[in-house]
Amino acid sequence: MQRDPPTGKITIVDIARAAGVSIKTVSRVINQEEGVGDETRARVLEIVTTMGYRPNVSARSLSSRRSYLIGVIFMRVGAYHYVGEVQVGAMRACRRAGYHLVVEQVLPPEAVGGVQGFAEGLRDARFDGVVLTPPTCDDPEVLAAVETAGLPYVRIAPHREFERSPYVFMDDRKAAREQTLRLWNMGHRRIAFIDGPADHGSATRRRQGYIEALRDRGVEPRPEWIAKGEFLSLSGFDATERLLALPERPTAIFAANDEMAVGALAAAAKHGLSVPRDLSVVGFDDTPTAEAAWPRLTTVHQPTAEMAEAAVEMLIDGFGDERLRARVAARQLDYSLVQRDSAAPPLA
Amino acid sequence: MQRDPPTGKITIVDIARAAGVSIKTVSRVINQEEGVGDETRARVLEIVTTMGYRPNVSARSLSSRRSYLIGVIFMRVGAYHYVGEVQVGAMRACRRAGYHLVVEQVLPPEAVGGVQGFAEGLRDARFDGVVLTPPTCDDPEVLAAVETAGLPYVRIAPHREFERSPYVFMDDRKAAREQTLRLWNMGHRRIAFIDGPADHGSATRRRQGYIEALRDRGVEPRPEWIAKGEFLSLSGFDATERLLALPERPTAIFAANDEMAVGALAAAAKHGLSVPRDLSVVGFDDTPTAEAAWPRLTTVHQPTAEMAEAAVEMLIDGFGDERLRARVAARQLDYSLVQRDSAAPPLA
DNA sequence: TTGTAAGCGTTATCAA
DNA sequence: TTGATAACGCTTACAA
Repeated sequence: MQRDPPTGKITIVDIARAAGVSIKTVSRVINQEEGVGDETRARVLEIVTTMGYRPNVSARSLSSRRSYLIGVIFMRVGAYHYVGEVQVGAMRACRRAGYHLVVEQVLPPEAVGGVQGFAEGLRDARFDGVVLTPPTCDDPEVLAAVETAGLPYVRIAPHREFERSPYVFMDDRKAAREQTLRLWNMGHRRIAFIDGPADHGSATRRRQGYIEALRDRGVEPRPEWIAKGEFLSLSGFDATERLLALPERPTAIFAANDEMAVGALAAAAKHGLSVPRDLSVVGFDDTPTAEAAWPRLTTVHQPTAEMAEAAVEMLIDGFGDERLRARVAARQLDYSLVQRDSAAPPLA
Repeated sequence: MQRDPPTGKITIVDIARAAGVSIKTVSRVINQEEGVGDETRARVLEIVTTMGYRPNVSARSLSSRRSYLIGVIFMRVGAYHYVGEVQVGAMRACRRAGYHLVVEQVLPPEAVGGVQGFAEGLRDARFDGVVLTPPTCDDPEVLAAVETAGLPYVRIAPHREFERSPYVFMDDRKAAREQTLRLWNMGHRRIAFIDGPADHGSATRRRQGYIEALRDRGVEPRPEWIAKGEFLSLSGFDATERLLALPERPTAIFAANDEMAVGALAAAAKHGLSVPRDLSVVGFDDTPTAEAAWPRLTTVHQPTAEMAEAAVEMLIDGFGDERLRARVAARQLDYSLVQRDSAAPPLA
């Protein structure tokens, strides 16, 4: 059943006239406010549908001070699979609530007018609220800009100042611990770890989980088992070369992210080691890389989209209620272990 | 030099009062309209800066019917590196012109209310225009929805109906031709091609370029040298296994995208072939995958961000000028060959 | 339960 | 070159 093609010029006045009520009543119905007779409501709703009326967002924004726009702030939009996942989740939540998602980028510090330009954009964009992704969620200048603009915000996976705003997170440490124990339970005893950048909170937490797991099993992880990495595949390659050169070669390598795990895979191939037969390699994040790698990577799934979805939900829920805004809330989401083909019991 | 912290409540009226002019004059200055005395203009501008005035976008939209919002439409936001690149470029152009970028997703056909939900979102969002990315740029329903909404739009890399709207593109065929010739000039004579999905226009064009190059050199490409692929790494792996099983094994493989090239790399490793010594592998697109692969992939750089940037520019330029909107324009961008480590002259 | 009137902060119209 | 004043389409007091 097709409705009439919308002319695009129907306003609240037209609806009011057609329904024989005041525009305020129509407004009440549109906004699902209380205090409208059932019969009136039904009649108005019917006419709204028939005439294909859609409220004018600009007019609504002007008088209500709401833009129905939510911003997601990234540092490097081009670099990460992460960005796509965040947007998918955020858009789901936005769509449900009638909001739209605006992508905003804080240019990295090396760019001219980075935070400055961002702050200006923030001011005209009239967001109802913003979601901050790592690493912007821990950038003092960005936080200051957002707070100065008086915008409600929710952070995704922040590393610091947890009391400063609502946020969503997952337990990286516990996940890394389980990932390590999985290798242990397969029979691995020489398990190496490829670390991420020092300033990266999640890398730190993952390392802690790795160490914790080994200690739990009564093993003090040797310093040479923890190889420095930079979250890039090449650094995973190099780290693996160093690990494979150790007198007591590890039988399993746990890379702090999938990309480095792929580098480890390449290094193994170079040394003629078949994965997982001669060496087990596991990653973290469950990016498409993990599925695309050969062999497919055993890893930990980080619920990125769901975290973003939750962040937007928290934001929108907070709009109505001033008290919510004051109270710092945190929402934790669950990871899950993903079993693929790159890990197996050691040979010997 | 710090300016006063903006109170966030300064309106055009405040500026007019402070400058001793009417609000219309201020409006003229803000919008860079003609017909304002130099002196007046300077005074107003000065006060605008001093007081840190920013026009209210909602009010402006309401009266001018412009939202300063541009939508980018994707089908699968999560899946492609492509999405990030498009956004980077689109944001650059938006920022320059004072626009903001809204991400919109057409849910794939299998999802309930896919195009329907999209069309509704389109109506309230009040975009000034939208950019359509593949494959939405060739989806009849999406095109119909956008046109029904009366929105100006520019398509990126469409496959069909080139007269239907302005678009930006690059010459996939010529690029593939050059990529093939590069292998040829290294000395390769048995060059195989891993094809993409049949309905994917760029895959088709790349295959054509491959065929063309060989014919140029007087070689009729054998059917068994063209292996079916799906643009996914696994399909690249499988295709390569089939190619390596041929009686006359190819010395070089040209995959229609980087992801399949990575699959080819894996298959080579499985068969104990060292790349590029025993086998050359080249890709297409220059995604991060290409840089992350081992060895790093020789490929073709597709200027995705620049294409999106151009698309947004075309859109914005068209706003002012009705004639521009009527005229179908196309803008071509250049690819470039990227030389990395996965291709070398054949051994024999 | 419903309605009237006054904004919201711009741009557009038309006159000076 | 400038300026009153009326839209723009809605929400929010405040009444009834």
